[in-house]
Amino acid sequence: MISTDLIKGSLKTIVLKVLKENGRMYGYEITRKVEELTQGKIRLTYGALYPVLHKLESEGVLVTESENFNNRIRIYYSLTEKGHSVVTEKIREMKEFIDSLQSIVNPQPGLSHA
Amino acid sequence: MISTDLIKGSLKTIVLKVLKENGRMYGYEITRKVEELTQGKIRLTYGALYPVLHKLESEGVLVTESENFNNRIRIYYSLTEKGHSVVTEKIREMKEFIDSLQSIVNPQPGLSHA
DNA sequence: TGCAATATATAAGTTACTTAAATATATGAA
DNA sequence: TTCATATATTTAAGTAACTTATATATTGCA
Repeated sequence: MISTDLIKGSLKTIVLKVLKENGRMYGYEITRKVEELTQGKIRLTYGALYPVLHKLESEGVLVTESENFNNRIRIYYSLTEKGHSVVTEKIREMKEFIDSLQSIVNPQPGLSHA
Repeated sequence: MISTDLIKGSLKTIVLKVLKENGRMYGYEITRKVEELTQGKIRLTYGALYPVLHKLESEGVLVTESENFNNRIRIYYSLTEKGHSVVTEKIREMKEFIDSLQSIVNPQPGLSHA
């Protein structure tokens, strides 16, 4: 498991990216998907996930649809048009972040023409 | 520039890794080095850096030596023995983190034998 | 009947930061 | 000479993104 400190700032981007790839998802499903993609290394807590989803909804980044499945409520989230452009920007930034971390943990001394 | 939220949890690891690579460094020099390595994308603020350095020192991860340079005080930090093993672990974790982020932003659908 | 998995919600607490302000010297430009 | 910029460190006060804990409810398996 990766320490939560490291993951902290990335939660929103992770959620949005997974939603972009998979279309309509409910909260529980999102945590599952993230665990699957990261081989269990990233586990979103519900105390973090749901408030983030609510906030993104109130910002107009996500919309919800409630459905009934097996007598359980499921709240499906999907990106709005605004959401799509937000994700695009967030992912661009995250790639830049990953590159930056790479250049710190794997510095390339011979790379002078960068 | 990368949003500070994203960088937040990585500060300690970044500082320690840069110190590991460069041996003895003073605070200001560390921020310079990180900017250089990341082409200006990651800028450590002093309000974050110095408290972290002090904390790492109090934890026995770093030791300091004060020197006078051009009538200015410079406080050099270097890793203790404990520090070296802390960095090793932190870097291992950060690589895992980077891999996890990669598998989210660049999912590889055909990679079933992972 | 009792536990694990499924599914969402939220209040209270923590902490790692940001922002801002303080201090001091050297250097180059106007 | 005076102003801005770069160098160099310190710390107080505030924020917000989380964690932890708790609550609720159904399904299915042993």
